[in-house]
Amino acid sequence: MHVILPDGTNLELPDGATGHDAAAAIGPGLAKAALAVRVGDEMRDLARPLADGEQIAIVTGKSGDDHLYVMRHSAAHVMAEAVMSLFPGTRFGFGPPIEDGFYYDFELDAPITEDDFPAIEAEINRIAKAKAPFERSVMSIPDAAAFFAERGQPYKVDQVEELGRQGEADVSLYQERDFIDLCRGPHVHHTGNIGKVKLLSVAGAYWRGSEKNPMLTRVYATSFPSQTELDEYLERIEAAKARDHRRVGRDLGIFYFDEAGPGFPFFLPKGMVVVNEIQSALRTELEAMGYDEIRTPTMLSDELWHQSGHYDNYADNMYFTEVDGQGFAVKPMNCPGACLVFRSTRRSYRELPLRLAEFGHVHRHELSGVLHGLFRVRAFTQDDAHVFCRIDQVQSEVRSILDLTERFYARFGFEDVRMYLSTRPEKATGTQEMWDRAEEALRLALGDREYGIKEGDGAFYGPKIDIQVTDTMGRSWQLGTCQLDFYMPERFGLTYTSAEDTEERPVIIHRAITGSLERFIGIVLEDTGGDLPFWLAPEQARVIPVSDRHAPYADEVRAILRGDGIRCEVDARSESMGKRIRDGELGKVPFLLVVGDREVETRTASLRARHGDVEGDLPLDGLAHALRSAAAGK
RNA sequence: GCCGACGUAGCUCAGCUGGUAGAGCACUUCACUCGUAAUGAAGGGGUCAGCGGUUCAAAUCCGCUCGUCGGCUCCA
Repeated sequence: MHVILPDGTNLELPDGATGHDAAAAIGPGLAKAALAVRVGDEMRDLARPLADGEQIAIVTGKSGDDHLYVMRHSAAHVMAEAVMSLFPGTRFGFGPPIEDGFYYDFELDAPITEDDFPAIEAEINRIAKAKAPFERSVMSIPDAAAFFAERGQPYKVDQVEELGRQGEADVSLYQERDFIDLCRGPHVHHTGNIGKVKLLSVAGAYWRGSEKNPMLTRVYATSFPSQTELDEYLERIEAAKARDHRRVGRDLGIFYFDEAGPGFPFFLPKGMVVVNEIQSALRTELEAMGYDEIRTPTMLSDELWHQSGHYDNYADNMYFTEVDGQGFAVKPMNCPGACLVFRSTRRSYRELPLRLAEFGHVHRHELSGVLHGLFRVRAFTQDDAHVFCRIDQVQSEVRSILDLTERFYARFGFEDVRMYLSTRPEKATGTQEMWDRAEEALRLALGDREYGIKEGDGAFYGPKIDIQVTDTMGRSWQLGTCQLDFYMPERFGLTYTSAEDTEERPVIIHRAITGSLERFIGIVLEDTGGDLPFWLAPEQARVIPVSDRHAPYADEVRAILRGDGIRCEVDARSESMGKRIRDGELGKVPFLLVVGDREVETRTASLRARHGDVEGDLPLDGLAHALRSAAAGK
């Protein structure tokens, strides 16, 4: 047989050869340094046999991310050993490496807290110093189950049995010193090679992620090959905290939360500027694309929600009230309202596609534990639209929606856009033929774009396209969505009159570009760290008079800029200039305009751009235009 | 909702093993009138999240509730 090496060459090996054999075949130095073998995307132990034609890469201490993965996996074992020796009787769950670190789930008799971290870290370091080898062994499923049962490890037994159900005959175990754990590997050679370990936090996590199972204590930690890399990582975490949108939003006066309304954001005057600018940018696009804007009521009778199916499927997330003996529900979605608008008059095929947009403020009762700044709230504004059309119109409608979406994201500098097509799930409404046509239409609408496919991930009422962006910090966010719906038109009995004078059923395209304005603003705040682009900045320019006697001139500059549509303030406080410059910088104002004797004399203003140096004097004539050009050049 | 931690002035935080509150920033006032990231001084501001308990005495110890944070889960 042969395997394929990273450089594309083939390596001939005897049948049944393992990762060890492959490394040895390449060279004795590599065989010694080898920790694991990566087969495709899967990390494997060197002892496992390879199969013919597999693409492999030998992982050593110099393999970057692959090495980190193996090293952190081993660190997780050492952390578990440390916990075992400090807290005897602990039951162990899973302990995998994750992005940027690793965790291990424990069930303890007494809760573990961050106060215990120093002791655990000390124990880890002690074990690391011992440089104890990781030794692999193999047991049959029944033997392993009995082995862990005897050692009082019910979760390990559960996992062994699960592996048995998945058809495994044997399981592998790894032992370092007295600690032995069920594990598929791979691991570093000995406990001295786990890098510099730092425990980060504790959290609860259900066994196997199901709330029906017991809650285990999850300890998050990370490790890096060197102290320097660990320190750099910890600094990065600190830097990320500084751009947390909850902090930025408060510091800049964008929004806040009050105990009176947990999960319900208050937008402050400056935040409202941002909201309105985003909405007006969207409205400009919608107008050009032939949308009509509507507004539907926040509360509607509960009969409507029975008809829409929300009562049966979504009631846990809804707010209800009763007035005059009539039950009402606060809308968690805008679709039913839009359907009523469609149904409010007879519709002709000539009106299709009928595009109804709505900035719909919806309420959803999310669990208290999931609230998170603007990212996860209980009331938010969807930039929603419902396009009522014939199925043969879907392709062109969706295409223009996707174009619009990309165009709109570009305004915020989100250039890395990814799309995913979700296809028919097992439980689905509508005929197979309808689904086939709809999925085909979406594929054609996606056109030449690269896109991923999520097989069976569509809603029960239709296939969809999800749109993700990646921000400057490399995090990806799901924003837009474009979903077909065969179900609502059915539930609401929507029809239009065709050219042949028959009553036909339209399909609905639900679409959102930002998803939620609130969440979108949170993302933009984190992406920019508060340095909002000029067009979005609540305060676009601030005039700073050098001394009191320049204040009237500063007022004049402000009046001129405001007259030209620039949001401008004056800071004439009796503070030092340095102080007011500093406040302007901390306030993230894009342009500071200093005016003193010289500027009054020459009818100019001295420009200082955000986080920059003095850029020179600008004449008052055409100042607004000059600022806009300067902003566009950045 | 569940697990864990936390809740002291608008913000960031001190307040040791119980003896009825403090700093910096912010705010107000006064002085200074300043040339590109912090001028100085004075002052106002807290029922220590809320309720209940233990105690001669509670910010401090205990219980409950609410909220926040980190996760689980779910999602936009």
